[in-house]
Amino acid sequence: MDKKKLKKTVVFRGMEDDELDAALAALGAAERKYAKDEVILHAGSTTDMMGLVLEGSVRIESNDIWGNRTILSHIAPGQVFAETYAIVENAALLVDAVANRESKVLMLGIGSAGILGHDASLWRLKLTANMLSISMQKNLMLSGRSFHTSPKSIRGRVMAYLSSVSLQTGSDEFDIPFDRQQLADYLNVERTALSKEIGKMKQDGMLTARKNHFRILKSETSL
Amino acid sequence: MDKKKLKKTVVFRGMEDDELDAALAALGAAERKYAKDEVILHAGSTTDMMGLVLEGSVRIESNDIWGNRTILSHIAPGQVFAETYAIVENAALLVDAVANRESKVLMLGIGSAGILGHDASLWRLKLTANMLSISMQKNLMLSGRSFHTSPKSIRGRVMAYLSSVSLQTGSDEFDIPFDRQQLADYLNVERTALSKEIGKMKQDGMLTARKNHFRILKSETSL
DNA sequence: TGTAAAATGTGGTTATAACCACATACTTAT
DNA sequence: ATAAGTATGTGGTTATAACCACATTTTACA
Repeated sequence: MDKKKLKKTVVFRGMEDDELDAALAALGAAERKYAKDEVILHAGSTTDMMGLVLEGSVRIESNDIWGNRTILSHIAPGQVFAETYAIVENAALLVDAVANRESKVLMLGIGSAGILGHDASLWRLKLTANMLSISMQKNLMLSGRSFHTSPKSIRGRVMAYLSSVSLQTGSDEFDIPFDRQQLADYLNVERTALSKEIGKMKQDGMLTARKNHFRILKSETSL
Repeated sequence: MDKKKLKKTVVFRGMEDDELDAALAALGAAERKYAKDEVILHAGSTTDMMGLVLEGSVRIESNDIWGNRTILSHIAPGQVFAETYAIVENAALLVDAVANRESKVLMLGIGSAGILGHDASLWRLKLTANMLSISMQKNLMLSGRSFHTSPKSIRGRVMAYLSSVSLQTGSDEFDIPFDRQQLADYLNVERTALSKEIGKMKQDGMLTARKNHFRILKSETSL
């Protein structure tokens, strides 16, 4: 295991060599190899270990009861998966973690007695804080997306999304980090329908848009 | 401040009296009163403090640029809000936190130098671990909901949801914790449309359902 | 046990978004 | 500058879900 690289990951960030050693030992770190398409963690099972991808790539996928497969995300080297399931007790995985190609994964036992409890060593605090950072970052993205996709109409979603960007930038004129197709995917709508709706919103005097540059027009009547 | 009660909250759970004192001091804990409908945290701003509701109730709401208001959740005594924004740096609030009625809130400075960094005291470890637990719990709910509402068709959402429940219970026959209206709200669809679709799924031989009791029927052809 | 109230289901209509087939604009490389 | 490729917009059609108005079933309780 390459300590230099490990110390750069979000999980072990900020640790000294000796702390890293202590952490790896306490977590029962085990490097494992998986063949392409080998299942690392099975949906329906529980785990007290999370995975840190060292080489290759891991995909998170769902296979519903009737056999439909959905790929939810790809985990790149340096990133972790299943961390939530490892820490929250009795939470059955809703997804499979599968090696996308031949991959090396570091399995870390952070569940139950892993992180929590016991002594107040510095590595433990750093590790917990790092995990907290990962979790909250994810949280922010998830709640944002949930908020932006909960309106039923395309217009509602566009408004929710643009409002958020406007708040973040503190301005009524801004660039968004998506092209039309990406925005459509993010908002979970069809691209051409999105284009149409944005067109209508322009006509209705709500905004101007050109490519990924938007300007919000607050109608005087809304005061 | 009632220490007995504080020690029962998710935030301070597991702490001894002296640890609680140290934590409260280090976090600059400040009890504040808010009148009904007073805004505690403004959308668009940033905060390094989270709120712990002591008395009353806090609602999280969104007001988009065009003036539409959406109430997203209610925070009860013993629960926290804005914790994500407090910890993730430079994250502008996308929502307002508003006192739902006259309320007492304990503001806790957990941002930046608050939790992370510094010494490895036991209270710090416990607090961080508690926050991690809160965050991951939320995470699990958010990602579940996101997964269940991402299919565009009602049938797709029902399948995604029932698959998850089936995995969690490890059985193809189970009760769900929702009535029809609640399930419709959760899946973000209209109730009668949901009833219709469940009816069709019965006809198509995918499942049987009676009230909140479901049984999944895997068709032989899917093998 | 009868009645009111709540929950669930169903038919019909309408609004909306997906879908398809292109037209137009914008970008890039030669 | 032109051609090819990519991104974006638009019209028309169809599928789907929201919506409305009730019918039916289940539950609560007087």
